[in-house]
Parts: sequence; C-alpha cells; structure tokens
Amino acid sequence: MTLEVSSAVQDYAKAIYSLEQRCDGGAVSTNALAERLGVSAASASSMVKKLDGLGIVEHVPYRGVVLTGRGMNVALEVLRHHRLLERFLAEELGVPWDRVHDEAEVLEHVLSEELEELIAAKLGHPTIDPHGDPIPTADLKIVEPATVAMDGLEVGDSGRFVRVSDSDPEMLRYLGARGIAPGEPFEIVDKQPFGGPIFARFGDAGEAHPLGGRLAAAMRVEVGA
Amino acid sequence: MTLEVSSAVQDYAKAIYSLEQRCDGGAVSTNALAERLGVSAASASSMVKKLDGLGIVEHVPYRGVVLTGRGMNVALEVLRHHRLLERFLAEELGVPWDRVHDEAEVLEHVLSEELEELIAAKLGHPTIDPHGDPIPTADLKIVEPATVAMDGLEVGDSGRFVRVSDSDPEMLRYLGARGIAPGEPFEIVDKQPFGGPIFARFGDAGEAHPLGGRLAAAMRVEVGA
DNA sequence: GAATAAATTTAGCCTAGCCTAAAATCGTTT
DNA sequence: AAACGATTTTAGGCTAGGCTAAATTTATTC
Ligand SMILES: [Mn+2]
Ligand SMILES: [Mn+2]
Ligand SMILES: [Mn+2]
Ligand SMILES: [Mn+2]
Repeated sequence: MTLEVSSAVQDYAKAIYSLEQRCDGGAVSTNALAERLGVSAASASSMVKKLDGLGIVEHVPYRGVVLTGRGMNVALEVLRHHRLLERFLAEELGVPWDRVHDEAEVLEHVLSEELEELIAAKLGHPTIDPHGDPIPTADLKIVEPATVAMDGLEVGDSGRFVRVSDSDPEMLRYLGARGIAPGEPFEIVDKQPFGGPIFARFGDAGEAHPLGGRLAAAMRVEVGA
Repeated sequence: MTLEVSSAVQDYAKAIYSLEQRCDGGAVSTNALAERLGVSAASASSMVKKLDGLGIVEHVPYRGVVLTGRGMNVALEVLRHHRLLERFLAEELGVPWDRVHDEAEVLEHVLSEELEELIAAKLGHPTIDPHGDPIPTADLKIVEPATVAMDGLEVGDSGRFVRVSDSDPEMLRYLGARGIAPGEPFEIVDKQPFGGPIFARFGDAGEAHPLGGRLAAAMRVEVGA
C-alpha cells in the first residue's frame, strides 16, 4: 500500500509506534527503542538517523524520535499484517495463542497485499487479534480502546478483560490453561496488599483466579458494567 | 529439521537440485546457476565456494558443483515448504495457480516446522502441488515421476498430463483459462510440422486445443493407456 | 557553577550477498 | 602446439544492519 522498506525498517516503525502508545506525550528515546528491539543503543542510534532520512521519523538529536505520517502508515501496515496473521494462524491452523506472535513476527514482512486481503476476507474482516489487540483496517485506521491495567482495580470492581500483551508466551499459557481469554467479563473478589495477587472471577465460572503482580499489570480491562 | 542456513543458501540449494534433475549425469555449472538465480557469474562463483565450506555442495573448481547429502536435505526441505505452501494458498485461500509460485518463493524461507506440519495435516498430506510437482515427504523422500515433454508426442498418442513448470505465469493463465490442469487424460489429434502446434483433446471435452512449441515443451506427460 | 552519571552519538569494524572489471583456466579449432 | 572464445575465478567495492569502544551531550547533584 504505502512503501518499499526493509524488514528492519518495518520493525523499527512498529516498535516506535508501540512505544509512542505507552509513554504518551512525547518522543521515543533511542535507549527504549534499542531495548525493545534487542539491539545496541549505537545500532538504534544509527538506524534512527536513517529512518529520518527515509521520512519515517522526525529525529531531534539527543531528544528522540516521533513517527511521521508516512512512518505511521508503515507501522500500521505491518501491525495489520501481524495481527491478521496471528488471528489466521490461531483460527485456521490451530496454532496455540502463545505461539502465534513469533510466527507472525517474521511472516508479517513477507505477506503480499493480495494475501492480506484474502486472509482478511476469509476471516470475515476481524477487528481484534487473539490477544485482543485491535487490527488496523485496510485503509490503516485503528482504534486503540481506552483500558486500564487490572492491577489497579479494587475489590468489587468489575468489567471486561479486553487485551493482554502477546509477547510473553508463559503468561499466555498460564491464562490459556485456565480458560481466561480476552472478551471475558470479570469481577474482583479479593486483593492482597503489598503487591500481592488480585483475585478475579471470570465469566459465570465459580472459582476466583489469583493473578500475580506482573500478570495483573499486563492484563488490560474495560471497567464498569 | 536439518539446518540453519540463510534464505540465499536455501535458494542456491534449490536451484542446484533443480538443475541436477534436468541435465542429469553431472555437475551443475556456475553459469547455469547464475542464470537460474538471476545473479552474476562472479556472485554465483563466490557463493559456490561458501556452499562448499558449509558442506552443502562438493565443488571442483572450473568443473561445477554437486549437492552433498546435507545439501540435498536443504533443497528438499525448502522444496517441501514451497510446494506445500503453493497447495495451501491455492486450496485454502483461492490464490490463482499462476500466482502461488511467487508468494511461495518468499514464504518458503520463513515457514516453521510447526506450521509446515499443521499445513500438511490440514491439506491431508498431499503428494503433489497445484502444478503437479511432487511434494517431498516430512522425512524428505521424493519421487520424481518419469515423464516426457508433450511436444515429443505424435498423433494418436495418449496419456495423462501430469506436470507443468510453475515459473511462467502466462503459460499457467493460458492453460487455466482453458480448464487444462495436471491430472487430465488427453489424446493427440493433430500435429503441425516444423515446430508447429500440437493439438490435444483433454478429458471428455469435445474440442482439441492447439499447444504451441514452448508450451508443449513445458508440459510433462505420462504416456500410455 | 562545577562535577558526575546517564543517555546518545560517532568512529571503526564485521558479515552476508551482491556488483563490475580483470585475470586465469578450459576446450576447441586451426 | 598455439591461439581463440567461453567459462570461471579473483580482486576490489558497495549496501544493509549489526557490534564495541570512545567521545559527546544532557541531566542531576552538590
Ligand atoms: Mn517483525
Ligand atoms: Mn497480538
Ligand atoms: Mn526462495
Ligand atoms: Mn509448483
């Protein structure tokens, strides 16, 4: 749709997009980018200079980068590939949801526009991936829903579990083994102090599941209702 | 299953395998390899030296290369990926048979063993791809059926059209538009002299199709019956 | 307003694969 | 046997994307 950029550039654009979402407000630091991508800060720095030259980012030396419109399109195109592929692998091929991410991470760079469209059509143009992440539309619009982390909730709060990071397979297996998946309504029934676990009851199931600190922090929810 | 080799090395192994099939008997020349892969002879030459170092080929300078056992495994592994993917794309996603090759050419290098197995299972462990090319088994055995080119046949000969090169989309579209696909029985009803077209009747259809020189040469058939 | 710690950039190096141009080798033909 | 043309290899370079180590800039703290 938009571009002719290498896999590396695509991954940088995607990482910058993701980091811009998190710490909203400002530019993405070279260090954060390097850590995210598992490369040295020096490598990220030199790549950032190239991305600026390509018109993917605006770079202010020592101050970080911001995606340009073009860069945003690159990121959203790859994100669409990634999330459609995750959904396709899970739904059509039965790949477990803790493994779809790594497969999609490489396939995303190699998916033609034609295949993208065929896959989207076959799946009925889905709007979220297996982890609850929104899939950008074919014309690269995306709605990032406002959510809060589950670990901030209190006893009595309820809502819907909508989304969880796709990059920690162990967490996903843990949740999967207990039948907890995005979309489930829940209610907080107990909470231990000092960063202890939070206890949530999902769906109409009887038992409450203890969710430890890191896990509850990774789970994003819609509150209310 | 076998290896950790780059996409480039995989494509070289595949090309050498294919060229060994053709001009049977001996080593594959640097020139043939270069032409096949669309690189300069110098590039092929230096890559050949590296392949020898990797144990993929046996290289006798100025004499050409032969695949080793390891090299054969690399080639067959990639060929299995390629052909399973072509079949998958055609069957599950409806990609037209003249376009599956180019898609598979990149996807083949990025398909995990897990995905390979899931795709094979979903398709019912097929033995041929959409062009009639045999798919190596999971343990990398392949049976290359003995076939002859259709342009060598004479009026009255009959048999089964089994295979056609997947790399010329235009030919494939031509055949596809006429409903001619591998598997069809046929009979030769006419043949023009001096490299002129050969006329074949396929299936139970009434009309005979004229098949020009290059096309008839690309179509491989089993004769008899 | 320095001194120091942290973040960032620069400098210099490496590997994979490609390229062109020049040299070397091979096979054939006189 | 020598010469010629074709094939193959070598020499030297280039780009992408990494790396480490050293400089530089920014932020913080006395
Ligand atoms: Mn990726
Ligand atoms: Mn996901
Ligand atoms: Mn390939
Ligand atoms: Mn094929």
